[in-house]
Amino acid sequence: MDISHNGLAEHRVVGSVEPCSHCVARPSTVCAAIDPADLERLARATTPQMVPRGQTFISEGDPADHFFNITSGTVRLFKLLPDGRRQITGFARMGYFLGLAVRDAYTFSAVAIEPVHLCRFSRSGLRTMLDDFPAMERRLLETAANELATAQEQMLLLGRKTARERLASFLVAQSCIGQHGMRESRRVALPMTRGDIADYLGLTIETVSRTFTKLKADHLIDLSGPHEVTIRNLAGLEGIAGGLGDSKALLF
Amino acid sequence: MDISHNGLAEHRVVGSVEPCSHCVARPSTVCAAIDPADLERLARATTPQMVPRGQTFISEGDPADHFFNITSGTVRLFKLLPDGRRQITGFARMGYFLGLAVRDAYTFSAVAIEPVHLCRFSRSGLRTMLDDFPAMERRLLETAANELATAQEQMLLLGRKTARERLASFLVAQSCIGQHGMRESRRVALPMTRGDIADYLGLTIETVSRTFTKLKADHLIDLSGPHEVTIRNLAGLEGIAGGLGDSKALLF
DNA sequence: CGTTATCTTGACGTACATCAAATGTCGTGG
DNA sequence: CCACGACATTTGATGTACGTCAAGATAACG
Repeated sequence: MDISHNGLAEHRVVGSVEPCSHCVARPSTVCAAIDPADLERLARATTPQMVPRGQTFISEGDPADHFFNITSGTVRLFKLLPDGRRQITGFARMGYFLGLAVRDAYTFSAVAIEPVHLCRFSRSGLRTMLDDFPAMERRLLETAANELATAQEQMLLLGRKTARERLASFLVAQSCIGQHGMRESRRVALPMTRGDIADYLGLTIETVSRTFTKLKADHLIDLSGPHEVTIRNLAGLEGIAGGLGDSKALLF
Repeated sequence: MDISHNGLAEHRVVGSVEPCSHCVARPSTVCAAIDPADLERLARATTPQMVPRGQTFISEGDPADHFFNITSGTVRLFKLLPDGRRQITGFARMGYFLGLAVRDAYTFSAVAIEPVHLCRFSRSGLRTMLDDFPAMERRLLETAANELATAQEQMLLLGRKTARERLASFLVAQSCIGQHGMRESRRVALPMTRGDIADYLGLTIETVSRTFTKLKADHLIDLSGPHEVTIRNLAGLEGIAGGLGDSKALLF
């Protein structure tokens, strides 16, 4: 599916062709490597776009003609087996560069789980930018290195951690996303469903749900609703996530 | 542990400071991006080194001062949990560039499982090379993208495949390493132990062993010894690896 | 505000882990 | 070269964490 011809809405910044200069996501993206003086160049290389909730905008196996920079919303990245088994490889948020794990064809699919705004690069346009701005290529390499370290951490989780450790790891990671201070008792938004969490952690919906319930019973978290968790004991969760067993020493 | 001060043997090419020009591994490494005219530069940036079987030359958590290019032998890359649970994230062979998944400290450990020859870069030396030779940085980014796609494939394996599918996937991947023609009935060397395979696939030694036995009983492979497998039915293995269930249609 | 999907909880099943012991492999030194 | 010992592998018996099936409760959306 070629995103540029499938009827997705394109939104333009009114009265300007330089959306990049006002982009709130820029500091946290690969675009931060571009000098402010060159932002017009950057703006010409990208097309801002809106993806409605539920829409697939990358399909595994399609020719990888475009790369994307998420500027708002959340994206589910996943791979499928022929019988429908699904592994979610990550959730992409503001600042995430989509298209690193690419060969000639996309090796994963991407669906917006919230309304998403993103900037689209053509493959050739990005290549030109990278050739003209080595700092951008350098930044992209750093990003890739980070992704890779994260992926290996996830392999440890999927291969060797218990359900409880997996969910604790997930919650700790999510709590680091919106760092609004307060090491204890912080609110974490979970835009994804239990099914998404299950497919990310290599579990089933039921096991995820039961494990949430147990973490709550252990006073490690509170569950306001299915999509909001309050962390009551971050240190305890971190201990479990790291595989220490839940040494009750850290619990209060 | 700083590899440059721990007594590892360093082997030098006799009568020459340009080992790179004769390096058999070069075409398959990131070094292939360097123009033959600049090989002397490359040679000065690297230190060839020998690592004996069983030796740890990267320890998770140590400052990431060096990067490595494997020129021969096999390396086990892994992460540990505090209680000793181990996840092997990959096996590095000739041509593998070690140090992509790095932050300030190494995020994994590396041990030679066979005698290994490698070329060591200092962090600063590599950075200088990458700045001077953009083609090398470009190549490294491609390598990282490939690694990432492989890592995500492994997440699918660890999160969603059965023991049988995991082992089939592993064997198919290994059979692609030494591509000496013949799509059917090819010999695959497995320098790693059953324990290594288990920790790579998120299983136990016993399950790996039992699954090998069953694949043999199903005439998909032959087991000459613990470290050599002959693939009797590659298409069948590939079907299983891909999650088709073993549709007996492909078996003969 | 009703319809539908998502989430929770319970009862039960199973693929793989654990525990245990026999067998095989390989490096080492006599 | 062969025999020993240490370790790796295989195989069997049993256990369990998590999956599957099922039903009710809650939340989301038009």
